[in-house]
Amino acid sequence: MMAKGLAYRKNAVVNWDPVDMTVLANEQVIDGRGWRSNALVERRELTQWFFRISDYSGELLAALDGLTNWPEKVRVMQANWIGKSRGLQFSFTTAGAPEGFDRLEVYTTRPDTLLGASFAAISPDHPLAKHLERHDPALAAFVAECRKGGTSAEALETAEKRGMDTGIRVLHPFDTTVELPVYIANFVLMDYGTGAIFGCPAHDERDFEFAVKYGLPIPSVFVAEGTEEAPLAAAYVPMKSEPVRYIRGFAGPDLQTGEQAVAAAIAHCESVGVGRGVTNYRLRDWGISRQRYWGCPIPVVHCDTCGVVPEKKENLPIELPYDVTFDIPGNPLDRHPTWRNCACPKCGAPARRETDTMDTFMDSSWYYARFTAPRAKTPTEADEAAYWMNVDQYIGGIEHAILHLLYSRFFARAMHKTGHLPETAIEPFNALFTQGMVTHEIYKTSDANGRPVYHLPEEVENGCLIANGAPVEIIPSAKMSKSKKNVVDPMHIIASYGADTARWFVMSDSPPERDVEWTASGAEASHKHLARVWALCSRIGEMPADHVGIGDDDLARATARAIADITRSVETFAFNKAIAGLYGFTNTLSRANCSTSAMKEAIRTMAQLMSPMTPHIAESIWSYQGGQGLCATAPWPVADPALLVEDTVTLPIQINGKRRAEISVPKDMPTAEIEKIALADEDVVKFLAGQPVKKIIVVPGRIINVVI
RNA sequence: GCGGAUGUGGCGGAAUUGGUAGACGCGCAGCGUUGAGGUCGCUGUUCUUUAAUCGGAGUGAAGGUUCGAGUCCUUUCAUCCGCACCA
Repeated sequence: MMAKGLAYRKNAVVNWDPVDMTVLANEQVIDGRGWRSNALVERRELTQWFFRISDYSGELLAALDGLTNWPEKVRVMQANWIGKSRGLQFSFTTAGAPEGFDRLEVYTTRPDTLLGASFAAISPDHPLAKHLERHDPALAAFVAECRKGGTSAEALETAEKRGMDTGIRVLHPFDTTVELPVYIANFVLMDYGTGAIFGCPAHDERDFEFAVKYGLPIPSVFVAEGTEEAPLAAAYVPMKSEPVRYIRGFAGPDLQTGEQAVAAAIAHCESVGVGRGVTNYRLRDWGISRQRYWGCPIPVVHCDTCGVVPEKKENLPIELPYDVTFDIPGNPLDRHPTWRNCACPKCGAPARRETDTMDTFMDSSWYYARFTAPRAKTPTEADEAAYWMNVDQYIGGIEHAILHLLYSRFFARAMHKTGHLPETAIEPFNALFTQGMVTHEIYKTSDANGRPVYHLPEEVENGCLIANGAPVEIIPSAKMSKSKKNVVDPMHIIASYGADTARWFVMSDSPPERDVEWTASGAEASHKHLARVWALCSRIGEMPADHVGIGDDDLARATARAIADITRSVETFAFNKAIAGLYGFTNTLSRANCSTSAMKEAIRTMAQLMSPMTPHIAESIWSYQGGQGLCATAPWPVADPALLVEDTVTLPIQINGKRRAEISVPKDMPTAEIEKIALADEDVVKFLAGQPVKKIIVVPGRIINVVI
């Protein structure tokens, strides 16, 4: 990746997790907190390894359209995260700026509002700000204050717009006699665009708030169609698709939409040599350095003469040392006595290994590709990768919508570029399904100081602690979390009910994309059902071989129906419906008194239909009832189409849309005849009470509606 | 604020995509078995009225389209999720 320019080192302000003592990528910071530790993230400047995911911003965004079997929600989230915008980048000529800062580069998505500019502002992290703070203590104090600002959602929401005039001026690109003050402002992000903006208070809420606070002019650029210019009480920010009347426009007609005006403004500016149209993305490069032990070592070597050199391929992978201790915070690799020592792959001189390790998302970004050739000496094998890729159906939680799934899409492209995957595999997951979580109630009491104390589900019975009978507060179901103790240990479930019960219950109640609440009663019900199935199996097993019952044909029909319904449900991921169908089929079979061979046949089919949910009991039934080989490898049952056809159908009869009667007729009876029978029906005659029939609608196989 | 989704019995949820609303399960009630309880079996269970039927109402709310609406359209309310100083 280094050779292909996909990996590089840079000095960057990074998100520092003070609990995990490591850096995080932007995506891994949620509401200002580490995605894993939940600690407030700080900003630090460090030299770090990055992957050039941002080179792929446009492609990763455009390719989302092709992922038609991905949930819309995930595609929208990724599109928002990539955050494409089209705008103008240009530079102001400065006046009174230090040497080397005679131009100030800014980016705007609203170049049509250039004549509404009343100030310019730079980020506290902008190079100019950093230069100035070295010479101006007051300004340095202000910048430090800005950097300290909390990064939590609340802090950002309530943060006041603050700025400090640098004394520097910029000249308006269209009229150099107009000078605008340059502020350092806390709300300008270094990460986005150029880290510098021009402020147009009339048409931007942030700029408006700022201009009011610092007494800056607020000239309107456009007004609503059919109105005149008037002092503004708030920024006027209509939809870009809405036509407005430009009073300080400079490109395009007076009456045009924001979109049209932006396009015209970019074209005009380019033609007069003021900047150029630029497409910007919010997506930042992926910072992959971690200062911890648990991650793959970054396979590079630092040599005093050769610099940063990639390790030789034959030495890969670099393995972590086993003799490490975790008694002191920080990176154990840093203080390991010998692991760091190595030879420079280029000149052979003594050198040092990189002690940063890789983000663990690295591993999940390509494991699917490695699975195509798990024992290969190289990362993948071309033939195997071409044969197995892509993943037909990928299943994961919605929490991976951005992190894992975006990294994987990038990594597959990187692996293609480095020759490890074919071009057809750059979108690794053909179809995506996001399943819900298993949730549980939370049981809470308070300690003597009023602090909350949480209790495990097995410590609670009937709303009270088993230990001392104290009542607990029950908080509605939430995602299982160790801190809230609303977790059910899978080993407990398996110990008390078995794995089949756990699987059956988790899939039985809710559609798989939705959360399912784990309840003891629900698990018990599943357990009882499987016990019932086993009892039924035993009963059938003990039937005399020559037993001749009744209704073999009906059972064959019911079996065919079950095969058809349950197969369709499983194929559409409607496992809760599949299980409902299995309940129904079990009831049918329990009540049946057919011949032994028919009963055996039916329960073997039932074992097969159950096997995706409850593989263990399915195999037991299968072998007990004389199934050949493994149930899991037997061909999936196919419903005989002839048995799915009903000879007679029951048709409800509605009168003016209300169901009043029903009739049974042969399946293929002509409509005219059905009408005759319907109108002759005793209940229908009673309801009609002699009134004339205006219209009669017969939907074959469905319903009859009589209109009076 | 922007974007997306979801509202159906006491509860989780079905409804073949415009055609019998409430499948299946939980819970609850009754009966039986056991008999201390639980287990197990059977029956019932949207609400309302009724001895029971018959009937009436009913899919967050209000309108509309249609022979017919949980499903389509308009308005509205509520809840959940994502994003949010992105220039």
